Amino acid sequence: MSEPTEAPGYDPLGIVDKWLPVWDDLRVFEPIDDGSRPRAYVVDMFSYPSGDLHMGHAEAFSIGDAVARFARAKGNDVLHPIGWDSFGLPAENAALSRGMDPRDWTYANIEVQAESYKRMGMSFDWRTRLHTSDPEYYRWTQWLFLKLYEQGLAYRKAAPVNWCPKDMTVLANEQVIQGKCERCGTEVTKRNLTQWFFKITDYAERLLDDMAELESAWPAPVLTMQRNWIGRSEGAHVDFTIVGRDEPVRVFTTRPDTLFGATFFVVAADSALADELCAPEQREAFASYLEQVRRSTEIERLSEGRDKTGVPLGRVAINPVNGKEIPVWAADYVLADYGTGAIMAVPAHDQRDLDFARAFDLPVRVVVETDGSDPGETGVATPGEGTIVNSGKYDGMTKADAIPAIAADLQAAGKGESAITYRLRDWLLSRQRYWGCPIPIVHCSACGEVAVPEDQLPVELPTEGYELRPTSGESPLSSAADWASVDCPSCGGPAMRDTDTMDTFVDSSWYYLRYPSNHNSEVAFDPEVTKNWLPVDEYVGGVEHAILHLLYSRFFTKALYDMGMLTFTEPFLRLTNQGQVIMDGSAMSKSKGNLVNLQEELAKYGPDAVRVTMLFAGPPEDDIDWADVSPTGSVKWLARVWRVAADVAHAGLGSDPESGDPELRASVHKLIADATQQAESKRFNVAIARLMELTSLLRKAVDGGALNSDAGAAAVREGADALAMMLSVFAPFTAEEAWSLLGHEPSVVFAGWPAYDAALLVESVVTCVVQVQGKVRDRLEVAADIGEDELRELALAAPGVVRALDGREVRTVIVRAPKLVNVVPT
RNA sequence: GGGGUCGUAGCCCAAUUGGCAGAGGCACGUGCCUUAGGAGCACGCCAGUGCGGGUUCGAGUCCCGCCGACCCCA
Repeated sequence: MSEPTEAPGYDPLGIVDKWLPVWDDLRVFEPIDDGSRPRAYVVDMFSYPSGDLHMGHAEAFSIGDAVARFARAKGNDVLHPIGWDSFGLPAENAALSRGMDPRDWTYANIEVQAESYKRMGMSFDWRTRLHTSDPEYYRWTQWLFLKLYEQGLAYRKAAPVNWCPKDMTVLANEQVIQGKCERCGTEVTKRNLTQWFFKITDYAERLLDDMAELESAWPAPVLTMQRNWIGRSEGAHVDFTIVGRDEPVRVFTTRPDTLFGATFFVVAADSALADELCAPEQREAFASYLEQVRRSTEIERLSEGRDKTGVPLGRVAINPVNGKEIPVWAADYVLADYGTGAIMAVPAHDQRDLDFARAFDLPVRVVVETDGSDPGETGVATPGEGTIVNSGKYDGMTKADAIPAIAADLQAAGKGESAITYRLRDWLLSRQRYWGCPIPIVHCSACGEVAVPEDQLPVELPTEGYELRPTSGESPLSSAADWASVDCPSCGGPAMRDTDTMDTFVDSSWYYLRYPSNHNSEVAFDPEVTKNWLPVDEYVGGVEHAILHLLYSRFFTKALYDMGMLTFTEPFLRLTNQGQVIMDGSAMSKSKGNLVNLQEELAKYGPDAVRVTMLFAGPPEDDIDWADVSPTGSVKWLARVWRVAADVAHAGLGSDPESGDPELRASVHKLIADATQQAESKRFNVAIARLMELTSLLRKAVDGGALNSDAGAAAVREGADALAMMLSVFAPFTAEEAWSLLGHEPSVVFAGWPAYDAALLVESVVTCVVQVQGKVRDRLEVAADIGEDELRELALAAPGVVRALDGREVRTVIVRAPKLVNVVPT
């Protein structure tokens, strides 16, 4: 009714072009960094430049930007950086299929993504912009490698590694999913190669223990996943003598209490130990079995249900507790690189051992009496609690008592000790790839491994003379002969560069340290700057990084702390996981294709509506099915906000909020209070619902003529100002436009978050619910500060209560003044 | 197979953490406004919380079992 006739209307795309340059000029998103406000460091997990941004990026960054903008609005000096995880295999694949230089492909995509981020109104400080593939960045990745190397935390060893025959590269265990290559789905095989590792296992205990600090600040599922991944198990090391071998063979068991039940001994078929132990007469059988094992995948080998395979090695081991001779077998259900590659087999109490025993007719000996059943008969192992039997002096003990007792006796006899092991294995970081960070090591025939001196960093990638995919399966860098051959930094003699590059997880495990020191060419991260900004206050990203990226980052942080270069031991104080965007129930991803195109959605609805849709769809961690949500609805709401602001603009400026209509103000302040609380808990969907309510409230007030009175206009203006301020966290362009319509100078970002007056939230009269036996029977309007006794009397006299009681006597009355009374009859 | 998360109107989601099941949105319907409406404004319709037990004065919320979905580890 008060719509201005010549109103141009809400223009969701026009406001993008209108306000972006203004924000640039005002440097709205650069922190002051003078210590005058509490600093907040809000980091989104950076993106891989595989083309333009997609719906998943839009969701993640809408959430991260809301976190950053809310922190800024609440008065923090916020650093919200942006960068690219720009090394990696897809750039090489694109280069191979299109004949482009990986650089050109990568940096072209980065430019496209950067432009998209800008047009979405992300509140980044662009001075932090970094790319892990820049020599200015990876110089420091190499430096970091050398620091870890100096500490003995980076080392080389020959090991059976996962090998992808299609990508012709080794893979980390984490990149093998269900026995297949994470990227191309090819079945992974094993190969023996000399590889670089980071000794993350040294930090297993601390990675586990320090999670106590993250409790309730990180999503609980992430902590659980990390704990399971580290996989601490308590038990004992036990030394088994092998007849005819000088050194005993050490095994780990979580069940030393079942040692008397060990009836055979198993060595991983593909281990060096198996090869060594194999008796001459078994050599032929063993060799053919080994061939078979090498063709199977790890997942097949470990499955419980699978038929067990193996060959006897023709040797015997001595059980250290009772001196019994037990046969030594080679089998594939024991893994060479796990533990010591050998186990004692207790078929009665371990299902896989039992399956093996039954397959090869080996004895089953019960040593823990559980439910009376005989695993040898039933084929079902009994791993549970029980009484120790058939175990000499330990008979009659419980499992819990027997474990330390046996471990102590083993130690006294020099045949073992209590031990803790971890599932976590060292981090294999070598990659036979071109597009990655070169490993700054030179191999000299005279000096061996020589670290490239720091002043010679970065070791830059060759730009020519290399084969992207040498058919030999060697690293592409080895094909760049001119690049690879260097003088030894130590002796000056002829030497070869290490031709592997680093896993891209190395690049991404420390980028949050680099951002605030981005332009510093002297150090990786400036101590003073780092002290000001780190650790990260809020880290936002997908749960798919729950284990690897986060574990590696935590490891780096602890290692750097131990070197005295950081003052904190955990990099991310708080973590928020956002969900995925799906369409009609199926995921949108690199492999399945983007079912909804982000650019089309942005063109149709504008960035603000897309952001609001992402945030309003549900809590951040929930997946969003784009078919279930309504960007149209978001546009409609934003247009409503715009119209309210336009209408209020006509009423002029200058009213004192204090003079506003009390009833309307109370409603406004209640909504601000609730929206504040919701935003603080990152329940942005609920916060936006409150903003919608506020919009409707103002709409009604305006349509009801509130602007015609001073008191009404003051209250409406106060509400409209607050709405624009809060909206800037979720829909920055519309908020800026509304703020401008309301007669304020840009930027609304500087206006902060509206305060609310707690005094206005206090209600003098409240509705009290009166229940009889938990069912609502009446309602009373009572004073908010009513006393319990008075309320009880009122409730008992309430007509609805009298009717419901129907003459029955009252047993108890529960009074929760002033909101509820529950009358319990006899 | 083990561990975890979650099931609330036709749909997406709220619910002061044990206290009136409904805040917001989508869809749908009705009315008003309008040259027109796929715009705007107003009003309305819709569930007793996956199923079965238990604890409690009181359970969507806590406990046990089942069903289903998703995630992690095998």
